[in-house]
Amino acid sequence: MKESKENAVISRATVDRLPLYFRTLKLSQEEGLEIISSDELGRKIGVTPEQIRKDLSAFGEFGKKGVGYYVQELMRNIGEILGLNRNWNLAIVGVGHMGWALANYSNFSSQGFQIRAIFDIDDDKIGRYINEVEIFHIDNMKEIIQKCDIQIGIITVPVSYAQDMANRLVEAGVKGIWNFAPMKINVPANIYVVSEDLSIGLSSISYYLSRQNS
Amino acid sequence: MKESKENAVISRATVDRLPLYFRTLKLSQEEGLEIISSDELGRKIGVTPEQIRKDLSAFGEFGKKGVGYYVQELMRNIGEILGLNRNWNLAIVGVGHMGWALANYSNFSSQGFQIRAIFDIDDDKIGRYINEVEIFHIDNMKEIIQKCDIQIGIITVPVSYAQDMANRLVEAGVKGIWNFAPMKINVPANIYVVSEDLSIGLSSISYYLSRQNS
DNA sequence: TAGATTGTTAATCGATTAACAATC
DNA sequence: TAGATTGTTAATCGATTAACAATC
Repeated sequence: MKESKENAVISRATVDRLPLYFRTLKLSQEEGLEIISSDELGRKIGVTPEQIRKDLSAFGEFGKKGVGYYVQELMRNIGEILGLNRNWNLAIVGVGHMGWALANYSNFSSQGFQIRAIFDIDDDKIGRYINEVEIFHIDNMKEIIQKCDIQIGIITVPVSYAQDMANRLVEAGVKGIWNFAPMKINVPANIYVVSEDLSIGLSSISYYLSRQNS
Repeated sequence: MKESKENAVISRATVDRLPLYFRTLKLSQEEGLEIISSDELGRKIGVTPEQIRKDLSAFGEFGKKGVGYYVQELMRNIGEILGLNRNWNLAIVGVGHMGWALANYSNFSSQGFQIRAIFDIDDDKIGRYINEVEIFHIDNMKEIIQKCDIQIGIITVPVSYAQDMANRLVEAGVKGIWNFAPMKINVPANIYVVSEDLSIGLSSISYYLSRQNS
C-alpha cells in the first residue's frame, strides 16, 4: 500500500466529484450495501467507472481488485479527504431570503458544518434567533467570529454590499467564503472562495430550451 | 457580416459564461458605459479577454476592431442568444426553505422568468399565496401547468420525493427542470435538467481549507 | 496615419476515455 | 482456477491560451 499522494495537484473537477461519491456511498450504506464496484457507483451517479477510479487513484488505493470497494471504508476515506470528519464553524452574513433558507437548512450539521452566528444590519433582526443561532450586527463581526472560531463565511447580501462584507469577513479572520451574491468578489490569495451563481443555471435552461423550439 | 452560426455545437463552458457577460454588461450599462473592450470586460469578470472573444465568436461578430463592443448592442445580442428576451413561465415544486426563498426571489422576473404556480402536498399550505402566486396541490400539477403554459419546473423537495416530482413535471409537459435536490434525476432525453448541488460548494471549501491547515 | 482591438487559426494544456496488466 | 474488477499508462478529446492578420 502506497502512501497517499497528498502533494499532487488535484483538479477542481475531481474535487467537485468527491462529494457526489460520498453522498451516494452514504445512501448505499443506508441501504445495507457493503461492497460496491466502480461500475455500480458510476451508474448511480451518472459518471463513468473509469472516471471514478481515476479520481480516487489521485488519493490512494481504496479498492480491492476483483472485488470492488468496501462502502464504509471508501466513505470514511473520502470523508477524510474532504475534511468532513472535522467540525467547521460557519457564519451567515445577510438575512434575506437565501440567508434565511440556509440558516434553516439542517442538513449541513450532519456533515460537520455548524452555523454559529448570523449577521445583519437591520435592527429589527438583531438579537433574534434562527434555529437557536443569534443574529448579530455586522459591526460586531470581528469579535464574534474570533470568539466562535468561525472559519467559513456565507455571503447572502445584495450585490452592492457583497464586496464590503467579504472584506469584513477576511479582516475578521475567516479562511473560506461561500458567496451567493451574483458577482466576483476579490479577496487575498490565501482565502478560498466558492461562488454559487444561481442565475447561470436558469439562463442555461433558457438557452437550451430556446434552441429546441426554434 | 456572416450569418450567426446557429448550427455549431457550443460547449457547456461557453454557455455558462454568457450569463456572466450579460450581467456584467448590464452593470456597465447602468454605470453609463457605452463601449467596452474584451480586456476591460474580462477584468471585471475574472476571465481572460481571449476567452471572451472566443466565446462570442461562436455566435457571430459583435465587436468593432480597434474599438471594442457597444455595451447595449452586445447585451441585446447575448440576451437573445440566451433566450432572455422571451418570457418563461416557471413552477416551484416544494415549499421548504429553498422553495420559499426562490418564490420570494424577485430578481428572476427582471430577466423574463415568471413564477406562475407553486406546488406542495401540505394541506395547510394549499390555497395560500407567496408573492401573489398560489400554492396548489401536486395532484393538480398537470392541469395547472398546461393552463399556465409552464415550461420550466423547479424541484425543491427532499431527495426521496425528487424523482417522483420530476416524473410528474415531465408528464405535465415541462421541457426544463431546475433541480435543487442533491441527487441525479432521470428524465427523457428531450428534457433539459440543471442541478444545483449546494453541498459540493461547501465540501470543496472544506477540502481546500483542510489542505491549508495541515 | 498609428495605435488599438477584434476575430480566428495554431499551439498548448488539461481532462476524459480506452486499454490492459495486476490481482483478488 | 476462471471471472471480475481495480489501478494506471497511453490515446483521445476538448477547452484554453497565444499569436497575429485584419481593420476600425
